[in-house]
Amino acid sequence: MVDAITRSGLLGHEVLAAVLQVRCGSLQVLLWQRARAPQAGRWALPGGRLGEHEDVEASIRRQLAVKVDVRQLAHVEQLAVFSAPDRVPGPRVLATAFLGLVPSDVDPEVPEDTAWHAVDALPPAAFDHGAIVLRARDRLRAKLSYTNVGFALAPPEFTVSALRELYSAALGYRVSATNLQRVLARRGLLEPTGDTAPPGPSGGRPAALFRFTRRDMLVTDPFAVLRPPGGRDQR
Amino acid sequence: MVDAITRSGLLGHEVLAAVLQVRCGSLQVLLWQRARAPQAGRWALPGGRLGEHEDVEASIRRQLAVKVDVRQLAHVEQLAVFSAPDRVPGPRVLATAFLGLVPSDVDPEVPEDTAWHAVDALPPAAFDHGAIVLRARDRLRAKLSYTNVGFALAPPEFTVSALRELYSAALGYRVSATNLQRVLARRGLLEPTGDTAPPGPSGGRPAALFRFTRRDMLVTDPFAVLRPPGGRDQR
DNA sequence: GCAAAAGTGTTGTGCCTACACCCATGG
DNA sequence: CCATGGGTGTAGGCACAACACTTTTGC
Repeated sequence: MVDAITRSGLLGHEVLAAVLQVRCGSLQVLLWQRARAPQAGRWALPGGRLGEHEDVEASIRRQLAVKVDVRQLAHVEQLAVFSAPDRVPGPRVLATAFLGLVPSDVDPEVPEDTAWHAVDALPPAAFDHGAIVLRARDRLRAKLSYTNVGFALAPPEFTVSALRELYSAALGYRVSATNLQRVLARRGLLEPTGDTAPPGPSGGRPAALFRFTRRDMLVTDPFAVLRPPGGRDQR
Repeated sequence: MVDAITRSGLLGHEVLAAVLQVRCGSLQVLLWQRARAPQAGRWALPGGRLGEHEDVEASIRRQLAVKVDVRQLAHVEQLAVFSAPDRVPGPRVLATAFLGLVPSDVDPEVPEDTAWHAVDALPPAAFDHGAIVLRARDRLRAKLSYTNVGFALAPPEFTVSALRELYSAALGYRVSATNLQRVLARRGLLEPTGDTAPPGPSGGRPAALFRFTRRDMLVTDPFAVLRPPGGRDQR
């Protein structure tokens, strides 16, 4: 029977997501610990089988909502299909991997076996899930530069220093608040709310609050080079 | 029986490729015309069912070699999974879509029903294949700017003007030979072979021949902005 | 007044485009 | 020697990083 199915060319298909969030000053990913073989004890990405009447993105959104209570995904995007014939033991299963981003102000109520882990200090990962997390991290880092994905890491309103912390954690290096503000302002991505945040206990000037002008993904720096000639408003 | 399979969670999976090449001064894609229903007469991407013991990239390479004689792919990369439940009539089939690039000096012997079409004047496309072609085109255009993918469109040796034609066709706008050469040279992607190409019948200075220093994909302009501080050799 | 934090002004640099100019060949 | 196409020199602009400086608060 298994052979009949294999020969029929039909395959299992699962969807998996590397859900990233900046928590406690570091970029973290949501993983659950496998209780049973295979790979008991190892940490895996949330996800599951693709349902009959949904496409892959709908599926991963549904499963994240149901299984780990993640409903506040500010951004979801496909990473790649992982298809090595032996990527999981037993009957073959392909996986469509996603990057999911959660704003830093929400804290989903995750199940017992589920926890956040810093992407730069991953615990032993199940199957090919470690590679998926790294792909997700690299994709996020790249897109922080040439798109407005930052909105998906940030709360609705924030100070520039708070945003700086988010970018620094995600990129893995110190970002200057001054220049961050200027880059985003130059691109028209930031707008002041008019309010200010109260200063800390040690004083200091109150910080202005900002929000992103758009909360959908947008490529803001389309071509690094080889721009079209006479590049007036063509970008 | 069909229902039993459906409920089992098993799915058909195919691989499809938008094979792009610059031909006659325009960016073209390889398509075959469907003879039979569904969608008879419409043009489809080459590809087919994923085999048992191969991953998706091996599969698309194999199928392109066997079915349309494309063996000279200088670059292959995944685009995305297309998974709308009704993307094809009948039992559900997911598709992993690829971008494939063929250097302009090769001309595969394609079958009778297969032909090259300008990506900017596509004939009626089958299923969701039109969208896949556009994704492939956009991906190529983006990567021409910040990677060295140009090598995959170019023959082993070429003049700067020939390369300019290729970039212009792929990008859809006139690229300056002067600046193209400088950008690629600055990045260390181009090296002179030492030879020159004979001038045309109307004379002119003989053009120096160049080759790409590497023929594997390489990101040459990693972050457009938000560079790490003290950006000496960190890129 | 002083420390702390936010925000602005300014300078310098490197990458890129555009364009002028020089070079090598065929007729 | 002139037309044709290839290659180089140079000037200007823009985006960015870095850092000095000003502003606004708490104590």
